[in-house]
Amino acid sequence: MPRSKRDKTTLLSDLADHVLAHGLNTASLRPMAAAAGTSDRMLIYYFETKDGLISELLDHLAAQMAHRLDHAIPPRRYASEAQLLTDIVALMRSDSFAPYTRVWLDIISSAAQGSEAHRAAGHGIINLYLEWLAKRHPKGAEGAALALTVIEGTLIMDALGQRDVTDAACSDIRA
Amino acid sequence: MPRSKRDKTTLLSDLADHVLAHGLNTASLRPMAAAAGTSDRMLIYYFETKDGLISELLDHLAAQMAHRLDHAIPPRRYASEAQLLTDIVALMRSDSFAPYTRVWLDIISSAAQGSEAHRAAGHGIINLYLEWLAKRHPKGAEGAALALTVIEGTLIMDALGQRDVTDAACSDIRA
DNA sequence: GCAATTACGTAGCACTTGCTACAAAAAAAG
DNA sequence: CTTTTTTTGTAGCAAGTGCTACGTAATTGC
Repeated sequence: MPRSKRDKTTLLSDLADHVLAHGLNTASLRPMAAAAGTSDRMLIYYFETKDGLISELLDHLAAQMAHRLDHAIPPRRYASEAQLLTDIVALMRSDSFAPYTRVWLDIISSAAQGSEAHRAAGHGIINLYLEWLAKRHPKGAEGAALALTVIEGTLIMDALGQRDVTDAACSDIRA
Repeated sequence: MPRSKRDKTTLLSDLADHVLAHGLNTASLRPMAAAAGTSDRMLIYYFETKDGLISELLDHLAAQMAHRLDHAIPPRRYASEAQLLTDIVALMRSDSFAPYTRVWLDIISSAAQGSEAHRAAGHGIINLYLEWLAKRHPKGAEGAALALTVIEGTLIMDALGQRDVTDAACSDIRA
């Protein structure tokens, strides 16, 4: 019963669901295994080590998020930066996307603490995001860096329940 | 031997040092106690519960950070926003301040996962920061929200080793 | 100086952590 | 069918988690 290849993808998918619902940094083997309908024993068998699992899971999550991002806001060049930011902030606040933001913040905190795996995954996601933005931002790749920086800042404000600050900043951009 | 008041402050100071060096979210009682020259037993005795300790520690860290922020960049109104941002980013990247950024990102990730204590502490720090910025930003309180959003965004980029994105964004502000 | 309170050390409990030894099924290879 | 290889369950280990029971020392109030 070689659960190989195809099954490993669905396995990662189940693990991703669990992490999106319960957090990445606090995830431990036994609860993850239960969520995926298997045992901690088997997770180690598949991924060798927990770090290995996390590493593959980060890749899976990044791909999943990029995919959803593309479908939520299809590529079309916006006329106004303010409108683009408004749409993105609304998306980030939506129930379906908020879990990704939470694991995103987990990735960042682990990266800041020195985890190379998290830093690398974060780096990849940032680049994906920059490309994604370059296709939509009125100024293209040129405007993407600043726009992304503002977006990341708003994620922090929102996470702290400071939507008023986010909104004040976004309306300042309009001016 | 009532180690009251004054000693509790130095105790919190030792705990803060340990957390700044080794991370907030991964901190556990025994290592913290060792760093403060006491025992897990006594930490619970002083703070009742770990959550209580974290809560007081967050307040202590916030005050400590606000204090250092004030002394690192004394209040004076900047003529150019770009110059202010440049100075702040340089400060955040300095060895003496980077640890605060790391615990800051820990606070945010815990807040995003639903910890009320972390959310409240983060909220307080944001407000301190906004006041701090209002005294220095050329546009005063009006410019503080957007500036803070950009700064928080750069913290994320820097944490992921993406200083190039940060720098690109900051030079865009100049334009 | 005596009683009551406060401060602290020692030991441990119940539980979770990542991971492993061992063996039995199950599948593949011949 | 038999042998080898792959997959999986059961049990457990050593370390770490927050926290507590219990006793003793020190300090205070009177």
